[in-house]
Amino acid sequence: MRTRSGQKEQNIWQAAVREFARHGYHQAKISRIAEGAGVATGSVYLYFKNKKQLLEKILADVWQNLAQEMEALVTRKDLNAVEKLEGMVDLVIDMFTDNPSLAIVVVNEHSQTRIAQPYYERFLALGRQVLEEGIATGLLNPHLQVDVTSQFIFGGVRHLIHLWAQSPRQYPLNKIRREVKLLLKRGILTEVQ
Amino acid sequence: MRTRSGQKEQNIWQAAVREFARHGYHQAKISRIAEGAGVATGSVYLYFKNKKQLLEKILADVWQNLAQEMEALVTRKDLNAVEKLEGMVDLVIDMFTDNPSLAIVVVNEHSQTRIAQPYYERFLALGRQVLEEGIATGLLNPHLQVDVTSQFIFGGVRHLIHLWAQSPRQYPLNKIRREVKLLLKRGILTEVQ
Amino acid sequence: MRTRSGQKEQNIWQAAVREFARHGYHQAKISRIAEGAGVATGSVYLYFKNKKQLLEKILADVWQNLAQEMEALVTRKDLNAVEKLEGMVDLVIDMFTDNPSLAIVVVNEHSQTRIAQPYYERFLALGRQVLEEGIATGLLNPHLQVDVTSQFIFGGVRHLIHLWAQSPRQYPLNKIRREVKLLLKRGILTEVQ
Amino acid sequence: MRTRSGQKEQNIWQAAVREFARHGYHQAKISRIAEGAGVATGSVYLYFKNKKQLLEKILADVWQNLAQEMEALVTRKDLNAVEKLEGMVDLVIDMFTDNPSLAIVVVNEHSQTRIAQPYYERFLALGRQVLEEGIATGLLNPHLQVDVTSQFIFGGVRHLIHLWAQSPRQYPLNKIRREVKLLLKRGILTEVQ
DNA sequence: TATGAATGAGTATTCATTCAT
DNA sequence: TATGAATGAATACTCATTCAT
Repeated sequence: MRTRSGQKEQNIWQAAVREFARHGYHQAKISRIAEGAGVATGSVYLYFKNKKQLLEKILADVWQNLAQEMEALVTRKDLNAVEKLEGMVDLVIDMFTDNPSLAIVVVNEHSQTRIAQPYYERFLALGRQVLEEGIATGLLNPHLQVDVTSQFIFGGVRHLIHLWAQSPRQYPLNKIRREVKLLLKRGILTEVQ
Repeated sequence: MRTRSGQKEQNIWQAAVREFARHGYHQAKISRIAEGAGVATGSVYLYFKNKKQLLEKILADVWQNLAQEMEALVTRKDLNAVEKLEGMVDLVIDMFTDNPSLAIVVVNEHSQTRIAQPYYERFLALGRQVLEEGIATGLLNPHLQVDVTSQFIFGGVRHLIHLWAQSPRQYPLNKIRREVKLLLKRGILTEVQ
Repeated sequence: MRTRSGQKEQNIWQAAVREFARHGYHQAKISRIAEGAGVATGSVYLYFKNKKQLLEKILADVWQNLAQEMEALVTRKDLNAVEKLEGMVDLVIDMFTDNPSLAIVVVNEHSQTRIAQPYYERFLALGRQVLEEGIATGLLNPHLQVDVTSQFIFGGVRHLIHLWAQSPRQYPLNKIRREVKLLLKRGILTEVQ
Repeated sequence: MRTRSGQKEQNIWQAAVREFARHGYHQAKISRIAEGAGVATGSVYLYFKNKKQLLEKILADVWQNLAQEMEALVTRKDLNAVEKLEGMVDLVIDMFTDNPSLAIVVVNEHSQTRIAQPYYERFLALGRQVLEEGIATGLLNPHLQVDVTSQFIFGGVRHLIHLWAQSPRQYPLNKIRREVKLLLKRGILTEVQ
């Protein structure tokens, strides 16, 4: 008996990411995913219930991963809120650094992330939490609306990562990383008045 | 009396926006758009070449409109760069205020916008131009990377508008409007140093 | 605009009967039915919701037809119960005389006839009714269990028609017709004792 | 202790009968049969060439069994033709008495029985033989067409057994048994002329 | 023998687009 | 212009069968 292989599941996962990135969810073909993974079409269904669930698994994995690392970051005692926020930006950017296809999938198919997606919610909640912590400790502007602010930052970073995934030369990650941190902290105005 | 055909085209355009917003481009059905517009299925093809072009027309119209108003704003002599930036935020928000469906379509189907979309490019270029103007006049931080900065702001606003379109109560436009302007100018840090 | 044609629906109905008879419901292909009807595959779905409903329509039509003619027969005043029973046998046999394929479908796919099929139930009920009438008028053996008897006759006739449809030479309808009537009335024993 | 493999084959045979009865041949799944038999999917193929052959084996077993018992019955010297016919009815009914699933399979999948099925043919031939014997000995009506008559009886009994298998309460075997014998011998007319 | 993971052929159904009227 | 019936390409998913272990 051939034993069920975690490697095979990984191959399918990866091939699906590439296929979803290149063609989008609706134009993606299971047969092409299978081919990309080096398995037969039917084998995809041994590891994933159907096409939809395959996408959901990918998105869930990403958000779970991010939420987990965020959790660790947020609970650190040796960093203040601003440093944690910078760490969060780094986390998100690092997650996609060596998998541009994954970045494209996450951004483009984000609306498939059912709001119920608990890991995504957790991720957002941790962002708000750090903002609140910053306000409480006097580091951040107390007039900030934490929900709007966190979503604004999230949207901006998401968009930049998408641009990078499509044109890594034009939007290198380091430039993005630096610029986002600068904007976050100081805004766009001249520093000294 | 037969209605003028310009009216019929408008009806189809509007019905398509609603259909694309509700079901997304790939799940949208031409037959449902026709029904929503009160015309026969085949009639859609008298006004639009095909489904893809119908979406492209909608997106192009939006960007053309925005680019045009931006053009007028940017060339005003009575405003400085910061005031123009704030005006741009208002423009974008106002454009969608009374058509949440349109906001959803623009945000969700944005990746369908071939980069070639000239009006979209024009829109982005004007944003960069104002940033450069601000730097040149000493109002804005000279270390800003205008391309990254403008895209970051665009991404953030886009995301917030999407949230509003889905939960107008939770993310009211006025709150968004105020918060974005604040963040742009001052960042998140405590104002006094 | 091309107008929806009753003729086309008939062609599909007929082609489906042939296909179901030749290959059985589960092996029947919609594409072959369409080809047989001289229409495109998709057109089948303009007239019938799906494959299952196509079969159900055929069976319902047959039973409705039979039930209707049975109704007329049973209510005749000029025939006694035995003559009506003979008429029923004739009805069933005549229904299939010029459509052996239809006979095969009805017999083979009979289990698809959901018991709820009201026309089939009506058909059976009329059979029982005539038996009861015959008993009441003293023509038929009062010890008959009408439900078992009617089902027995129905099963026997059904089986013979199936044999005829597959080997018309070996089981000619006239022979079947004569023999069934004889058996019904007299049983198999020698007539005089 | 490993169970004897004959036992395993029997388990599969039985599980297949249940599966075919419940879902019909085409909807039956080998995997479900295997599960029902407590073996792995692949093991089914150690005992049976394929799905089709599994059904054929079941049907062949039934007919072989019946043919064999019929053979013994027909050659008895102590019974006349009518008694033998009654015995045949009993045989068929007894065969299914404690296995309604088997009855359903035999009835529903009967058309899968290629006419070539030798045991089935033998079964029919023995029926015809008894009828002829009855005619020769003056017990049965000499005008009977033995082939049509035997098939009529077979069809009627088959149908009644099917009804019993689905609704044992409504069509109890004893009632069926009694009624069929009565009808065979006397027909439906009032006994006295 | 026994397993159950792997294979891949096969098909109903949808719907954008066309076209006869 | 306007209609909506007709077209037919395109594809996710199932499951009988095989085969590596």
